[in-house]
Amino acid sequence: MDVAWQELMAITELQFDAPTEGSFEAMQYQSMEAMTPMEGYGMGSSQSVPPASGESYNGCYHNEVPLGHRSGNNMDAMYSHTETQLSQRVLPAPFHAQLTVIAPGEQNSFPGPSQVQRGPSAHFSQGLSQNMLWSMHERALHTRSADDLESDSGLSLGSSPSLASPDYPGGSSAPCYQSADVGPTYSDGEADMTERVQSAHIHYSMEYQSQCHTYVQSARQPSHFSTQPIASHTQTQWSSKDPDQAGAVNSLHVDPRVPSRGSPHPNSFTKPQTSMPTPLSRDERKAKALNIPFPMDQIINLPVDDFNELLTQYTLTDTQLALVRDIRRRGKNKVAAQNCRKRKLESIIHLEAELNQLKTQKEILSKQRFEFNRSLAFIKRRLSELYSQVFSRLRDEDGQPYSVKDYSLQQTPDGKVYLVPHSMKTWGKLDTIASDLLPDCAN
DNA sequence: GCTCTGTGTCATTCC
DNA sequence: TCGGAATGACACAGA
Repeated sequence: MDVAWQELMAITELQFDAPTEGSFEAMQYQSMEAMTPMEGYGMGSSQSVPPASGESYNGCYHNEVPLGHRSGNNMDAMYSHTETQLSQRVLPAPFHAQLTVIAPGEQNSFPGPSQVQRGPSAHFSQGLSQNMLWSMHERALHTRSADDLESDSGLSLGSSPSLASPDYPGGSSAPCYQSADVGPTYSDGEADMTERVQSAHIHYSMEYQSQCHTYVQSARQPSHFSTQPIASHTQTQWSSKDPDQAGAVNSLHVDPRVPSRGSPHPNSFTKPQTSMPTPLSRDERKAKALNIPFPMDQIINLPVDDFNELLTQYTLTDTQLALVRDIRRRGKNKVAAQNCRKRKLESIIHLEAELNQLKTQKEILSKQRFEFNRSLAFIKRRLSELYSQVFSRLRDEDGQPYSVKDYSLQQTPDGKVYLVPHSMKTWGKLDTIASDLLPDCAN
């Protein structure tokens, strides 16, 4: 009897500490949350503005520790509510509970239960609830307009309306290097093209890491349009890759091998290692055609003040000025587009990794929930058995046993235990708690 | 011939 | 107001 009573009263502590299943879970999840901090997985925290240049997302994304490492140790503790330990829990050594039988008329003397403390509901990040779909290569189905055809030649449509189109003096005349005129592409061999592509990728990566913003820097780095240091332009104003190309400048010859737009331009990125002729870019050809007296490198990479100063050193026509500014704008925008695409790819990679981590975390939490539910079911079953055992040994003054249907055992915060008749409606809350914990006995 | 990918360019917005 | 960065959208070439 004493042992059974001690077991029972040890469990009845749950009536005040964790009265309901929901609270029990909430409490456990609260613990979990403390043990496995989310470390700012939310979109807001991870979408910091990336650095303007150079470093990618190092400062934007937190150091991500695999969930298994973050919560693995704690998981053992969380799963430790096995039956063995639970049995130890329901059998505390010191026990000072005092049983008092209360008559139905004594309800006013019964102290009220302490406020049930409910932990905050577990709150988990929704993660990637919204699909982030980037239509990077969305195909347009509409018919190309006349403007499209014009823009296909590469000229600015709106940035410099009055001065643009130095290649279209008449406004609508077709450029001499539009796509239709592009002949059988490059004469370089396939091996050379492969080499260019590879070096282009290398340069692409380096480009993103360090953008050149100064003229000095631009002189050190290969530019998009010129493959030679700035100093070389003192002799050859243009970034011709070989004497043949330079000769083509004076004759205003347009190299038909160069695609007008969109195709990966070998000399847009790479510095040719061979003596094979490299086709000029469209802007280079245009600049040559208009006898722009300074190289592409300077046009694109000079700081604005130096660039404006450079313009003052020459007397340029409006057409030349418009072309130079368009070249500068296009050159900078090309680099910006490359960086933008790289950031977009990095963002996709990070989001995919984050999604995988959230899936892993969801699996872990599901397992924990299953374990908690199993532990709770065991506690309920054990309490029900002890409850019945205690009632079977209780006798009233007439020697008759108390009915579980009419009475319930309640413990107050001060440790006293009362045999409470169900008819006492003021204790309805306690009855509800008891019935929740003792579904078998309450019925 | 179609699809996908990479790239350049334009338009627009924001700083 | 200007310059430039950032980015969506589009066209194009090549695989």
